[in-house]
Amino acid sequence: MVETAIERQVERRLAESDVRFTRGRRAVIQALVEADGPKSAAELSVLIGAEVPVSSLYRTLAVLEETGVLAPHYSSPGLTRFELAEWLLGHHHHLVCIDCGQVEDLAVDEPTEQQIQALVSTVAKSVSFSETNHALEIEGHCAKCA
Amino acid sequence: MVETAIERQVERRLAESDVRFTRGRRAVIQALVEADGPKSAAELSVLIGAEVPVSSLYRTLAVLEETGVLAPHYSSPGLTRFELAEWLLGHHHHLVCIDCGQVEDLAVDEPTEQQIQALVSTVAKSVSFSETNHALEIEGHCAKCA
DNA sequence: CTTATAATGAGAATAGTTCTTGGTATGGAA
DNA sequence: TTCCATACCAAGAACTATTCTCATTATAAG
Repeated sequence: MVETAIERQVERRLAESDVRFTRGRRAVIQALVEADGPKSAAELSVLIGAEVPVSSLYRTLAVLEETGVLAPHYSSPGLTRFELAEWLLGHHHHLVCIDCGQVEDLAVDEPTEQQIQALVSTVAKSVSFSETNHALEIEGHCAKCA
Repeated sequence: MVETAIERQVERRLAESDVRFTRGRRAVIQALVEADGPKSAAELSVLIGAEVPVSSLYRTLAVLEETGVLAPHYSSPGLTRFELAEWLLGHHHHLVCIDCGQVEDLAVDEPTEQQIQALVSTVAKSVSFSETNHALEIEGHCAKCA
């Protein structure tokens, strides 16, 4: 089992918080490294298998969120999806399928991202909102549902 | 009680679907007309008062969503907020407070919106995603939590 | 004013998630 | 190694937002 660069970064971050990088936590990180977008507990449970019981899976997700390793994403009713935090995955946006609800990561090239950031900053300043980040969701039909 | 232009539009839309514009439904629309952003069932319940019981409120929200009058919005775990659909309220974006979770509408001027739309179209096309809409959420601290 | 249909209200039921409890594993000190 | 303190884990109960059920009430059309 080769350890990815992301896993090494997670390991270091967890160590800083005196949190152990156990089997269950490793399994979640690996599943998310391989995924192409945010995944819910149920989706991760399928990807990982019965090796991590549901109650532990939720606790693992909570721990990884608290330590800043995972970021929550909300786009479907009553269901939280998680993805690797931006310091691990890089700033990106999302394609949301309005048919099946799946969310896919979207990497935006640097010049375009700078234009987006500039627009966002201008708009936020115009209403005196102290902006810390932005999220752009493009809605439409994914390849499967098209 | 003065009837707003939005209420008249809702009335017409509901009539087309053979759905009645009853007191409870009217109360929800009025609350959302006065609100400055998407509201959850619990938040609406506070705004409207006990005159609309919880079970009816949820059903009302479902009916208004099905008829295309309301649009759901997800930004907090396990909780759906609703706002007037874009054909009633116009296209807009959101300011999301990362402290209290409240969401506020953000009207963007036409030239800026066109720039955003152009960027989104370009990006979507570059990954062959059939885009139907986009949503920009600016995250930060609201006036209360700043 | 009757009648068919739609809507309502109260509470039971459900789904996703969180908490509790009792037991297990791990890393460091002796 | 052995012990201890501190995570960590598994199973199921509990919780919260939401949906469903069903008996009752309101509404519009004839």
